[in-house]
Amino acid sequence: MKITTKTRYAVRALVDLANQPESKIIPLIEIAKRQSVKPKYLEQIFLKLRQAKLIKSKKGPGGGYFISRAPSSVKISEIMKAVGESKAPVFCVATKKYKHCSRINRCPTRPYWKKLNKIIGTFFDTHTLSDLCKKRKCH
Amino acid sequence: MKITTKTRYAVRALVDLANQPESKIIPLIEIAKRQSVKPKYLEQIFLKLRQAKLIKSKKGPGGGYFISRAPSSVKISEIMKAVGESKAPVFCVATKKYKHCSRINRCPTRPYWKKLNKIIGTFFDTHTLSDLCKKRKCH
DNA sequence: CAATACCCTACTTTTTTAGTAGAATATTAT
DNA sequence: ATAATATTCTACTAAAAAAGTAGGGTATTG
Repeated sequence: MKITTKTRYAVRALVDLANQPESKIIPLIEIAKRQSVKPKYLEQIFLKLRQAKLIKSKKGPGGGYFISRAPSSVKISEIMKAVGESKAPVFCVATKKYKHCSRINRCPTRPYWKKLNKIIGTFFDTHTLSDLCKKRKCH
Repeated sequence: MKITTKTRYAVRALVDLANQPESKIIPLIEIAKRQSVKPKYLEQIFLKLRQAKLIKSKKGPGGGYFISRAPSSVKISEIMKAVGESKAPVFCVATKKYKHCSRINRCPTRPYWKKLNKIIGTFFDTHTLSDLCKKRKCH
């Protein structure tokens, strides 16, 4: 029942960006340093966050990244989706890439995992970036 | 966010046993067949379940396994603990084998994972084996 | 005493996660 | 222009965890 470092780092980095003054552009290297994450690894994560349009970037000197939407509108579930984390605790209750299981209709445990899946899904759907930076300035 | 097959198989096997007439002894091979789990792998799981006293065994011909407590008293969390599944979504919120993290007091995300951890923990703590076999005979 | 079925440890394979490497592209400032 | 900066993208490698195998041992029963 672990979430991956990709998700953890992504959330931390986005909170970091959300805590910056609005539209301030921060180079990746700075965030990597602050968050103690290897720059090259964070780069991969940022690529995905950008492709999911959660952040925007600017190249060249003085370039960097900045958050592209109001933190209060960015659900944690979106971040997880962006970095490819699957929230489902068991494959047979995942909506995406569902693999067929022949036991599906007689499996006594599936409804239980389904229930758990719903609880977890709701948790990630009902919290946003701004819930994670409430006690700070957060544009 | 996946739970391991060890936990899934363990829960399924225990539900299977719980659905048997009281104190009926079932050889592992039968459960393995019914649950489509490799016997040798299930054996490992049963070893742990027995060590955790969730099941009892009887050797020799006519031997096998049977559940040692009322299914309504067996929390899912106990099963997970028995097979070594960690429920914590992030290492820094696990009670056991906590690894120190230097960011602990200034990490904006930890309280969030902690909250998730609590929800998940409660989920597994408040359901028992009998919740998973309600619609059937379940001693 | 042979057959059955659990007991236990160690090992191997597979899959996933985590991390590295490097070359390309765009932008800014001089 | 061009040097410096910083993102873009793909591919590869290493480490860790999960899943599955193997095999010899022990107890019990008919």
